[in-house]
Amino acid sequence: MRLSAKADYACRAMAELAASDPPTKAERVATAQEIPLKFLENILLDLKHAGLLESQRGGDGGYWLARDASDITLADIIRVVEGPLAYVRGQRPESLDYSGVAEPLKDVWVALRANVRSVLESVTLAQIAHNDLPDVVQELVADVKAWQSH
Amino acid sequence: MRLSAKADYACRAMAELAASDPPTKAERVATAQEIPLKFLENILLDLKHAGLLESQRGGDGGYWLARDASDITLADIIRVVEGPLAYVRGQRPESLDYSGVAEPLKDVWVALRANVRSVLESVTLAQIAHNDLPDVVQELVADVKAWQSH
DNA sequence: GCTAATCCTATTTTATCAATAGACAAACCA
DNA sequence: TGGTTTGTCTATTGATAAAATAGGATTAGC
Repeated sequence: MRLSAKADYACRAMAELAASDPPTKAERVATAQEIPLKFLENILLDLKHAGLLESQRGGDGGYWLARDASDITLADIIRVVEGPLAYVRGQRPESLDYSGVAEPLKDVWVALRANVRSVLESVTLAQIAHNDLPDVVQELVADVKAWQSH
Repeated sequence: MRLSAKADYACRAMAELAASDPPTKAERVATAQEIPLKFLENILLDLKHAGLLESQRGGDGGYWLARDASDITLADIIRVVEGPLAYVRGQRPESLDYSGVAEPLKDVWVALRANVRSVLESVTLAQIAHNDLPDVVQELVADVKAWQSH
């Protein structure tokens, strides 16, 4: 399973906006997060069209969150730039047509997406900006670290 | 997050092999699961090189699982054809280098992968062949269906 | 009217995915 | 021994999407 650079950039850019005084210029975000400026502009525009950002032009212009940082999740962001949170062979799990023995696989993909969702929909920009991730995430990370130390 | 057609094909092909008497011909798998034959051959070869399959040539040849179906998980299969189970911007979550505000994002990606793992490593080919998915998966699917009926 | 920023559309570049082609090698059988 | 069937291997094509870039249009403020 792969998450695109665009989705990663979008989340980082939004985190940056959540943590700085509005309005914030695209160039500042690009520098801080090492994202190609013109690529970032496209992404910010998508996010604006989706209603997650507002903006102003001119010398004192920039971008800012359209809603409170605690009301924007990573899932919201990724859906804007990547579409559905999880898709298999370019389709949503439900619309896959499996025959015979492979049929139960469909349920696995559905479960997989549900699990992806449970993480991405639980993390808000406010939590990232304050480095205060939800318990679900912290526990998962703790488990991974415990494993690595073996 | 996207799962490739190749990974989907590989899982379906392995399920087919788990459910039929060895040896099974590639063409039979291709027909049963509607996978392009030559593409499937490449995939089966990868799985063989990874030690998940064995094979025999000639008129009575075909493929069969190298281990018991209860000892092969979907994670095993997907790692062969796609590499790491979850990667962001073409890299593993750990090797990403985040600066400043975006730092907690790294933990989110790590947690995300852990969650993906917990599904894919828990499902074996035997469970798919017998349509007897583990509780973790069944519960997730049940939750999704409950939601949809609202 | 000048400057600095966002806005918008198009294009390019690059990489990856998906699929195909064709020759080769071994197992089996008559 | 020769022919058929099947897997093995490497290379290439074609399509698609991802990633990045280009350049002008628009708007806000001074």
